[in-house]
This record gives sequence, structure tokens and C-alpha cells, in this order.
Amino acid sequence: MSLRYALLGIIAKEPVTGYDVVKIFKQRMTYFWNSTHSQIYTELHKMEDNNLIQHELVVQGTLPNKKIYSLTDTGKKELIRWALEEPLKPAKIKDEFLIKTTIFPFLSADDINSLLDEVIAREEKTLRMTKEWKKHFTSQEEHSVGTMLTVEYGIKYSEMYLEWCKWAKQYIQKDMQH
Amino acid sequence: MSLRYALLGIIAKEPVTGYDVVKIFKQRMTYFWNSTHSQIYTELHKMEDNNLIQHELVVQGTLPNKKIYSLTDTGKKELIRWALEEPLKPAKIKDEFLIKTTIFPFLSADDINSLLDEVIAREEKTLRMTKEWKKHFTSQEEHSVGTMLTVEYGIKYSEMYLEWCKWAKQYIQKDMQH
DNA sequence: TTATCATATGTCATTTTAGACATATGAAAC
DNA sequence: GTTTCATATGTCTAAAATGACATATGATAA
Repeated sequence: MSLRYALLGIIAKEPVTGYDVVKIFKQRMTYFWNSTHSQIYTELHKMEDNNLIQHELVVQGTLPNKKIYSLTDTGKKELIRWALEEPLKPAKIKDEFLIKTTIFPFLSADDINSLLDEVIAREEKTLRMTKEWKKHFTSQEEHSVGTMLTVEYGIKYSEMYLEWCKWAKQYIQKDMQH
Repeated sequence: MSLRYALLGIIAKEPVTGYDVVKIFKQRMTYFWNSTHSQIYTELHKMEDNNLIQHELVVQGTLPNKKIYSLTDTGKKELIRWALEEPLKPAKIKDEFLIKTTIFPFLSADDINSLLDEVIAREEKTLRMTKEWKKHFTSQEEHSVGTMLTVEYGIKYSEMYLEWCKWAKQYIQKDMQH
């Protein structure tokens, strides 16, 4: 149900299309939320039925038409009510890589290293993307506190992950010597 | 489908009951996996049908009977195959608190502070639990590399989260002055 | 003495999520 | 010239996940 509030939060900042939301989840929110386009479009329909959001249809000449969603007053109220009244739930994380580490004792040092290098490459890419986004949005006149907080979180998260990967490489090298 | 591999990973380390798994997810894996007892019991049944695990029934006098699951050869092979062959998927995270930050601009400084304090308390508790678990398991003669890696990750994760919370408090205080 | 917690396992209905299928155009790459 | 990518929206089925319902005992706390 809280996909709904993730969407309300995004739309509260600026009117967006479903297609925009897909990109935002992938490019700027990977480290704290995710969904697929099928679920996003479906949920946006339900939210509009519930009068939380409304859309303006933009007919583009050559490109497909698009629906730009914005919050209704009801939507904004509901978002704030949720943030203040609903009890805080801990983050739900499913990190397959950390599951894979549980079987490192059965793998060779080479196998472990190539797995870790893959993760390092992925995380460095994410970090680059986040830093670019930070640079871009801080250069804008009006940049929201909320965005600043999540961007900074993303940077800290990726840096932590990278630090851990590098520590893990060293730890395994030492461990394998015995 | 990867709950299956999370379970295989846990059982690979030591034979456990479904009840044990619930506790392991909550106490020692919160920062990288989660599930509920209903899903765990159901999945264990399916895995046993597929000959990945087997159980030994332990009849306890006063306490309820329990099923201690261990890996079969097929199960161990399948776990290693998965770890090496299946493409690495990025972590799937749903962190409601970071969604709540997107609406901080609409909240009062007091509201924001109490939300952040709640998170800090939660994360400090998790960090304490993880550190205790590390202390406990490192004191044992045979402690696995895999566990060491995930414990260290958990500590780094919680510390990062706490650092961010404290940074956020300062940032908001400064921001509110203008 | 009564209620709650820990142990231990299960089912069932509903909701959420993932992934495939579906369509259409323009631009850029090869 | 053909394929692939970006734009843009949608549906549908199957799988995964949640939360409630269900049971039973012993220990501990109020």
C-alpha cells in the first residue's frame, strides 16, 4: 500500500507522468524504493479514482500523448496524515548479494573476487549517477530539503557499500592464507 | 523465488527449524533480508518436496515438536549453482522513512525532529543487537567467513544510517533558520 | 490468578509484485 | 535499410508476500 505514498511524495515535488516515475525510481531512488511500470500505471489509476491525484493530458505531435499527474488537496492532506500518523516501519531490504556471501566458504578466492568486483562496479556507477544528480539539482534556484536529504543518503549508502566491499576483499585474502 | 536461496544459505550454515529462521531474519538479517513465518513454513514445505532440504522431527516433552531442516546434496549444489550462475540483481529496498523525508518541507521542525529521533532509537537498537551477535559468534571456535561479512555489513549499515540521521538534524536546523 | 510471552507449526484470503504481452512513432546507430 | 533505443501507456497472469486465523503448552510476570 505504501507505493501509493511513494507516488504521492514524488508528485508532491513536481507534476510527473508515469513514465517519469519509472525513471525516478531507477535513477534517483534505487537505494530506497523500487517498482515496475505495470504497477505504477495501475496504482496511478486507482489513486485518481480515489481523488488523490488528477491528470492533464498533453497531446504531443510526434511522440505519444502523456498524462501529467499532480496532487489534489485530498492527496496532499492524505500524504501528510500518513507521514505523521502511520507508525514507522523499518526498511524492507532484499539484497541477494549478501545472501551469496553466506556461501563464500564453499567458493574459490577467484570466484569471490569476481563477484565482489561486479558489485563494486555496480555501486560505483550508482554513486556517480547520484553525485551527478546532486550537482544538477543543487545548481537550481529552488531545491527542496527532501531531495537534499535523500541524495545525501544515497551517497552515504553507496560509499558505505563500497567501503564494505573493499574491506571484504582484504578480509578474504587474509582468511584464505590460513 | 530467492527466498528459497536465503533459506538454503541459512540452512547451509547450520540445521534450523522454521521458527529459528523467523528469529534469524528479525535479529541478524534485518538489514539484508526479511520474511514472515507463514511464507517461511510454506517455502520450506516446497523445498522439501523438491528434495533440496530434509527434516528430522524432534519430539520435545513439554514444548511443541519441531522439524530441524538440513541441506541435501541437491540443495547444496543448487545453492552454489545459483550463487555463481544467476545474474546479480541489485538490492530491492523499500524504506518508508526516506519517503517521509520527501514531505519534510510541509512539516514543522518539531515534527521532523521527533520522526528522526524515532529512527535514531530504532537504528541504535539494531546496532547494539548486531554488535552483541558479533561478540557472541566471534567468541566461538569455528566462525564462518560468511557470517563475519554480513555482521560487518550490518554494523557499517547501521552506523551509516545513524550518521545520516545526525547530519539531517543539523541540516534541517540550519535550513529552518533562513 | 490471570494475562502475556516464548515455543512451535500450520492454513487461508487478499494484496502486492514481477514479468510477459501489447502497441505506436521517431530518431539514431549500424 | 534494418535494428535498436527512447518516448509513452496500458493489460494480464502467475508468483510472492502480508496479515489474520488457528492451536497447544509451559513459564513468567503482573
